[in-house]
Amino acid sequence: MIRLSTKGRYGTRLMVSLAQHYHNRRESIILKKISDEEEISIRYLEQIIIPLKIARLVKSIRGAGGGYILARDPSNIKLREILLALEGACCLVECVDDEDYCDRIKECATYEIWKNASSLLKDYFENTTLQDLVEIADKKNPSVRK
Amino acid sequence: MIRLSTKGRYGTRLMVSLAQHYHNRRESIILKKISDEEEISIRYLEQIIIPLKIARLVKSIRGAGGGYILARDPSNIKLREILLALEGACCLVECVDDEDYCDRIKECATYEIWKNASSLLKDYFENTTLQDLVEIADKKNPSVRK
DNA sequence: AGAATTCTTATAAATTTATGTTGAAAAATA
DNA sequence: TATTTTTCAACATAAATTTATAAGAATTCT
Ligand code: FES
Ligand code: FES
Repeated sequence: MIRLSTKGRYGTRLMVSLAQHYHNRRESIILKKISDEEEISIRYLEQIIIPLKIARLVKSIRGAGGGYILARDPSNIKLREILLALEGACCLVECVDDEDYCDRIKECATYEIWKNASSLLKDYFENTTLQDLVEIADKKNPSVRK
Repeated sequence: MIRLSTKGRYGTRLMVSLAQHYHNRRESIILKKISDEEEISIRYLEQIIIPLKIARLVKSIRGAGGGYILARDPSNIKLREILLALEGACCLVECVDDEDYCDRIKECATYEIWKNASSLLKDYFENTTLQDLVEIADKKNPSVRK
C-alpha cells in the first residue's frame, strides 16, 4: 500500500552512495561508478540527479576528473530534504500540501487521515539524516571500505 | 512525497460513503449515487469496487433495488484492510513485504528506513476504523443527514 | 588535441488513470 | 410466467504519467 516511486528510491540510494564516498578526501564521484555499484541505469541516474542538483543537495563538476559531490556534510542533510527534492512536496495526497488541489476538503473525511499519516512520515524523515543511513550501511557491511 | 494512488483514495471515500448509508435500515446503495455525491466517474468506481468485493469488505446485490452494502459494521472494518485490498500488500517499497523483490536487502541501507516508515503507516491505518472516518465526516458536516 | 564526464534532448515501454459499450443476472411487476 | 427494469459484470480503449534507455553536444582536465 502506498508506494515510493523509483525516483525516490534510487535517488536516496544515490545520495547514500555519495555520502559513503564523502568521508575520504571529499573527492567527486562519477555516476558511472554509482551506476555499477547500485545496478541502476546511468541514463536514469542522470535524470534523477537533476532535481537533487537544483535543490543544492549535490554539486556537479563537469569535464574530465569531474563527477558529483554532496553539497553539505551527510549529518546536515535530512532524508526529508532528499525526498522533497525528488518527489515534490506532495504528501500521500496532493491536498495535504496544496489546499486548492481538492475542492472537497471541507467535507472530506479522509483528508484528516491522509494528513495525519503524512505527518508521521514527515516527522520520521525529518529526523533521519544521510549520516544515519551511512551508519546503517556501515553496520550491515562492516568489511566494505569505499 | 510518496503518493497514495487514486484507487486508494477513491476506494476509501467509496467505503466511507457506504458506511455513512449503513446506519439507517442498512439499505444497499447504487454506485451511481456515490458517483454523483463524490464526483467520481461511475466506470472508474466499478473498477475500484472489484477488489473490495473480492476482499469481502462489500457485498453486491444485483437487480432492481440492488446496489452495494458493507459486509460488516463500519467499526469492524480497519482502514488497513481497505488499503490492503485496493493497493496490495506493498508498503512504500515492495521489498518490505516481499523479501525476494530486491536482491540487495542485505547491503541496502535504505531498506531499514522504508521498513520503519511503512510500519508507522501500517500501525496508524491498523488503528483507524471506517467508523472513525464516519465520525470525522459527521463532525465536519453536522447538518448532513444521508 | 584528446579523453573523460556532465548536460541536453529524444524516444520507447510500462503502468496508472479514466471513460465507453455491451451484455448478463436478478428482482419487481403485471 | 413473461416482461420490464434495475443493476452489476466484462471487455475494450484512450489519455496521462512513470519508468527507462539512447545518442550526441558541451565542458573541463591533462
Ligand atoms: S482527498 Fe483531498 S480533500 Fe479528500
Ligand atoms: S530498496 Fe529493496 S533492498 Fe533496498
